[in-house]
Amino acid sequence: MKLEKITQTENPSRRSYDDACGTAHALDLVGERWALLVMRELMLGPRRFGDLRAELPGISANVLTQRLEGLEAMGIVKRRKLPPPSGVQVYELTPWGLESEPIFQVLGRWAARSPHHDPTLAFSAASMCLSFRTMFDASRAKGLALDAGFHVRGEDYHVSIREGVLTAVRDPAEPADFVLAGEARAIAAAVYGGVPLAALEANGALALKGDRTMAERFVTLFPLPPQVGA
Amino acid sequence: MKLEKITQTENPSRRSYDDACGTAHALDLVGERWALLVMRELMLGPRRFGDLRAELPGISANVLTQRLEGLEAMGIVKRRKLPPPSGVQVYELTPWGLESEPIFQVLGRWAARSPHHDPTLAFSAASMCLSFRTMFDASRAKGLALDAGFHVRGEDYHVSIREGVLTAVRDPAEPADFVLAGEARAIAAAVYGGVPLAALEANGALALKGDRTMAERFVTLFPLPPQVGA
DNA sequence: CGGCATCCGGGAAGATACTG
DNA sequence: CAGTATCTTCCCGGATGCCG
Repeated sequence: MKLEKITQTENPSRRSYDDACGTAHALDLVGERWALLVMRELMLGPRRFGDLRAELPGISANVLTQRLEGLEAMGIVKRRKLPPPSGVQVYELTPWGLESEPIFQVLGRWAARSPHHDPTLAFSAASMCLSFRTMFDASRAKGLALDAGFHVRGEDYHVSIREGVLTAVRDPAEPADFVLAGEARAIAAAVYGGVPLAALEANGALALKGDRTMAERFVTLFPLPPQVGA
Repeated sequence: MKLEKITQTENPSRRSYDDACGTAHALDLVGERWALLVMRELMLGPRRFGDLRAELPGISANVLTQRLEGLEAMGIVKRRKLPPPSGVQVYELTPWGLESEPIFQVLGRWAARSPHHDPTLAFSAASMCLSFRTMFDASRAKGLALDAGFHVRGEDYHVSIREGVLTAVRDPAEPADFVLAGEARAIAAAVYGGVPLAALEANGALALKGDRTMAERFVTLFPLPPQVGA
């Protein structure tokens, strides 16, 4: 029973750029701190509040609440209650919210050339899958059919390559040619950092099961653009 | 005399997401308020401090100073002093900064479908030109060769269409088939709002010189995507 | 424990006045 | 014209606590 609820949703004082430009309006929608990263974590499917908190290092609970409320008010995110008995509440992107994926692609591609990029920082599994979608070079996968499994922090991800098309999804522990288990940043070290899989296995960062040849082929499919001034 | 100057520029405490994800790093680079809009105004070429201030309704001088400093530190913007006698200082994008154009394209395209978009707000001439680049539908311009001039707030813009390719630049008052003079939002009303040119001329919002048939063809070349829920 | 409200400190943004 | 100085306001981040 909310009395005196300050409905900030209907309060027009939200800082707006008041600009008809599409970019400006996009920033009104998703320009607040953390907003795009929350959406990133939802790109692979519904997530719970606690999942989001765990995957977004540094966000505080109240800010996450505010972002989810704001994104829901904008029609980008929808909250849904799973049917009993689980009954848990999850947040998911609306169809229009899902259409934001190109934003992540171009931001990622552009920022990858930054001279200030530090690839050794934390890396969520969703980021990893989206980066695969972004950086995949179909010309390197001619005639390749491959199913990769990743086990990161208790969850399974599946990446499949068929006829030059890559798809990445969460959860369905489908059969895979190989499975890599470990932190996303270790997988990234192999794919983007050129660190040999054997080295990452040797120091315990990764565990590989299955077809090693396929795994070593996989990590060559995602070339990074050259950094500026390099 | 400033004693105790807090040199925030060399202070690494700048809020960062500390995330290896490309999107997160992009937000570290250009996620601060106004940053992308400053870049937008620079996409068509160098601008002076005062130009930027005038074209960004609502930005305050100190924030603009901070953004320009930050973008320069990141290698996105460069300040340059024009040779005497003008000797004025201008800001321009670096080559890498120019490569950010796809960001504006996808943000604009995605936000154009927003149910909250209000196209009657202010609209800078740079936004207009970028929106032409973004929304241009080459399939509607088959076999069309066209040169359009726009006169907005004392400056000239030139849009040319050749063999399905649109280019938009500032300043070079090149020969054009027609010239539209008025506020950018009035031009947008014709191109995106479907308002007849004659109506905008009648109420004084626009003045048309030159080939009217070409102008009326031009405004049909930029279809908007359907809004969500419509 | 998940979701959310509240309080507080620090810092970024907004507005205005001021200077070379 | 091109910023700087200063003050206020608001947002963000962290901690705590309530409630189902």
